[in-house]
Amino acid sequence: MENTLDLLPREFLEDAAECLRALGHPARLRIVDILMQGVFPVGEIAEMCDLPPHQACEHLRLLKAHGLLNSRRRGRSVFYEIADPRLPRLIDCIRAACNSE
Amino acid sequence: MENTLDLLPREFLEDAAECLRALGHPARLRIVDILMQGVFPVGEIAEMCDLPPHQACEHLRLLKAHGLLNSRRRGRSVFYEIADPRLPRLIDCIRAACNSE
DNA sequence: TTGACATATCGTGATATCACGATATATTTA
DNA sequence: TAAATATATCGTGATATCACGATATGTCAA
Repeated sequence: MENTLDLLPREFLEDAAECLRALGHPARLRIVDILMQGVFPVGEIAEMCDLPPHQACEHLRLLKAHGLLNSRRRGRSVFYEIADPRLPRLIDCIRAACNSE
Repeated sequence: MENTLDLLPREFLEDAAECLRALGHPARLRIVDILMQGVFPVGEIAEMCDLPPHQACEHLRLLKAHGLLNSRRRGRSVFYEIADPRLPRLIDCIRAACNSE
């Protein structure tokens, strides 16, 4: 049985899987959902996620460590924003799945 | 600061996160990639994933347990297929990300 | 410089995931 | 029925993730 399938390259699958795992947490999906709609400081993100600030912080750090977010400090606040160009497409896809439920 | 954002419902985020986590493994992404292109028995899937059959089996079971796949036996073989309608859209999105790299 | 505020890190125990070898089940063929 | 084939499950140690409280860092205002 020959293999005529058009398969994604292995290395790419590893990247993609890592990205999906980083997003595989409700709080982190919420964060990305929020940052799709603007740039916000940790405190506001934490509030919108209904999380203590230090937990929002950890999720933000993880997403940033995976290259999905960037941050910049302004005064005492640190603002986070979407960094990975794959995210908008992915979140749109997820929103579409939500709307078709 | 009022919250005028259009956020996805919490319960949906939990579903989506669970789905993403199930997909957050290179072998499981490979499996879904394969099943997007046909219906195959465990043995062939294992070969294409370069995994021992019993490991492919476990990944298939996990995906099925999350409702992402279905299976049906025919003779000694068990054929798996895509069950969740969100998968094609998601995989297309991932393929698009790959092609734009 | 002190205190307050905003964010970040650390240490921890609890739980989940992982890969692997061993074993079990189901189905067909001899 | 016995053996072979194809899948599935179990037990395990190793590693990762999680939530939480405690503590640390960076910045501004008094």
